[in-house]
Amino acid sequence: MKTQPGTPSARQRLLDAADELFYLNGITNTGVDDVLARAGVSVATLYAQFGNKDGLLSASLSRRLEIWQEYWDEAIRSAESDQERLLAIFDALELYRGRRPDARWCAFLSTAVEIPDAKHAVAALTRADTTLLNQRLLTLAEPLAGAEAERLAAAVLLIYNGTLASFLRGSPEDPIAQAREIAVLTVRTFAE
Amino acid sequence: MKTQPGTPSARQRLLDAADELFYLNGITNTGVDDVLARAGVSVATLYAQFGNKDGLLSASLSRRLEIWQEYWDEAIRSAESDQERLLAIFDALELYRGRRPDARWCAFLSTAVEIPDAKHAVAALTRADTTLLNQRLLTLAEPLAGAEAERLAAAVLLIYNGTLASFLRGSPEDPIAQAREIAVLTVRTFAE
DNA sequence: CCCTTGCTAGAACCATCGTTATAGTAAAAC
DNA sequence: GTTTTACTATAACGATGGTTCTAGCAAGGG
Repeated sequence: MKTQPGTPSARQRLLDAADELFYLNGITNTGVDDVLARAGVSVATLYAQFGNKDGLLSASLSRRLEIWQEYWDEAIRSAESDQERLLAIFDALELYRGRRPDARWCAFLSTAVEIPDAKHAVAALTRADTTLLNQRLLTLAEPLAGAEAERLAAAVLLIYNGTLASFLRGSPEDPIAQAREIAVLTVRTFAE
Repeated sequence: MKTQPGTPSARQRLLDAADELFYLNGITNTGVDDVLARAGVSVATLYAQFGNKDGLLSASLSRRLEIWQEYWDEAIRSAESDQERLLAIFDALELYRGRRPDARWCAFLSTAVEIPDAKHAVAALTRADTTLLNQRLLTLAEPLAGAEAERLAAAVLLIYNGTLASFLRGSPEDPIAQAREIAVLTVRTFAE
């Protein structure tokens, strides 16, 4: 086994490379060879680890999902009021942007465009992203909106989606700050 | 010239087919052959009319841009107050959805994902969509928000993008109605 | 020492896809 | 009646891309 302490395993490097290329240049747009070149890994290893390109994509999205959950939870923990906790998803975005300023955003949105087939294995993961986020929002909205928590959560989710889409379109403004402003307004009308 | 009164020209049929396939299944996902089959047109005609696949895509997006401008203007004309005029883009969405319920939405958002290269001829069109929309919003926001018109217009644009992204993700709720609610709240705080 | 594990290198295969080329048809224009 | 115009049908070319195959190396475990 090549356990050189400095370099991560081939599997890790493949996932990292896929992460950067798939959601920067598009999934169908980046060839398997591109991923291999960036990861510095041979073809055989990729197919041994992931079966095929779809397998790599699935694994990459699964990892993204976990990473985002960590970002969310971290942001929620740092917040100090009910309202701040509900709006923590925007802090999570900010956090992520700070660490990866080159990101073109959101992997799951891109995937939804490129893999329209609902039966595709990957489609379930893009839905899972929305579902998991929605669950968190629902819990956090309850102390603020009570019986109307569902509506409030849905509204925040829409604003969140707007942020992602604005990034994707290359909005010149700062969508996160804008979204936060709008979200605050929305929350207030529910809280009253 | 084959000017059979019933059937539209081959060029029209190609544009229609491209419209339906590109933004339903993805651009790179739909082959030239798929477009040809759907349009009932031969290969030579496509290349005579549009040069290549990119040409067809460009023409298709240009037409979309014009069509959406008409939808916007129609909705704006039907509105009867300053606020209603600003929110008319959501009526335009509703109008469009009524006529094309199968749409997976938004051509320009999809294109932004699939053609990340900013120098690509098509990238200018996706930016044009945002620009044109923003200009309209800015004009309509002024009687409501005065000096803060720019911020209000940006906010409405973000909510609009959120609607499109929610559709793309297959939101179970009705994003248009939600977006309208949120937009009303936002407008009110500016109008006060 | 051998065997397994985790990899690499490089070539080859096959399908798909954008594009071009050849040849031909039906109807409008003149 | 000849020439354009607006097409069609079919085949082929060239490149790319996902996938598979063969062969081999280096290191740790038993």
